[in-house]
Parts: sequence; C-alpha cells; structure tokens
Amino acid sequence: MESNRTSYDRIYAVVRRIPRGRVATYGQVAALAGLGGHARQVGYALHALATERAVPWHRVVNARGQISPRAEPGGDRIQRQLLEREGVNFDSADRLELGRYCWRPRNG
DNA sequence: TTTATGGCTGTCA
DNA sequence: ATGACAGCCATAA
Repeated sequence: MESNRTSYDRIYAVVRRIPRGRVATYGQVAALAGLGGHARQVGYALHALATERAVPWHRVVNARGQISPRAEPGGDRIQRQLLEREGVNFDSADRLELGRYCWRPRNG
C-alpha cells in the first residue's frame, strides 16, 4: 500500500495511471487518491511537481474540461500541445469533450 | 505555532 | 450557454 507515502505521492500515483489520450479532472484524481473532494490539493501537488516528467500532469484538467491558467507562463499552452499530441482535440473555446476523453478508471 | 497562497468546485444570476 | 463569488483545506515558509 502506498498509505505510507504522502498525499502528493498518492496523487502522482493516480495521475500516472491515466492512460494516454485520456484526461481526468482534479476532483477525479483527488477522489481516486483518497483525498475525495480536495481537488485543490491535487493542483498544488502538480504545481509542486513542476520537475517530475514521469507524471503526465498534462492529462489533468479542471472540471470544465478546460486547461486552467497556471502560474507558469505558457504552461497551459504546453499542456494543450501535449494533449493534442496524444490525440485530444480542443475546440474554439480551448476545451475538450470530457464525456469523450474523460478517463474511466475501473474498480482499482 | 501562525500566515499566506493556490493548475478547484459548485451555486447563483 | 457564460460570468462572478465564496468556501474548503493541505503544504510551505
């Protein structure tokens, strides 16, 4: 069990489980990480990450299916590029269809 | 110990 | 459909 690890590590573990071409919302990741409801914490964890490349942080978007304006300049732009590179299409509103790309994790 | 911040979310108009 | 406001809480200094 990863219970010993910190919440951040749990979040990273969940994000790492997100398959390519799929996206998950912060709330979803939080719930899967056992933080249920603390979606924000996920954002902080990913922000604290900022160096790990082993975590597909770019596959995490907000509940609106949109990329949140991040602190780092151009960061959101990079995220979009990475997603498009994985086959995720964005519309004119810079959004993606959650019902289409939303990651559907199985029981576990 | 306290203070400040933040890659969110849900509700209301 | 979009725009605006407040709330919640862990991490870092």
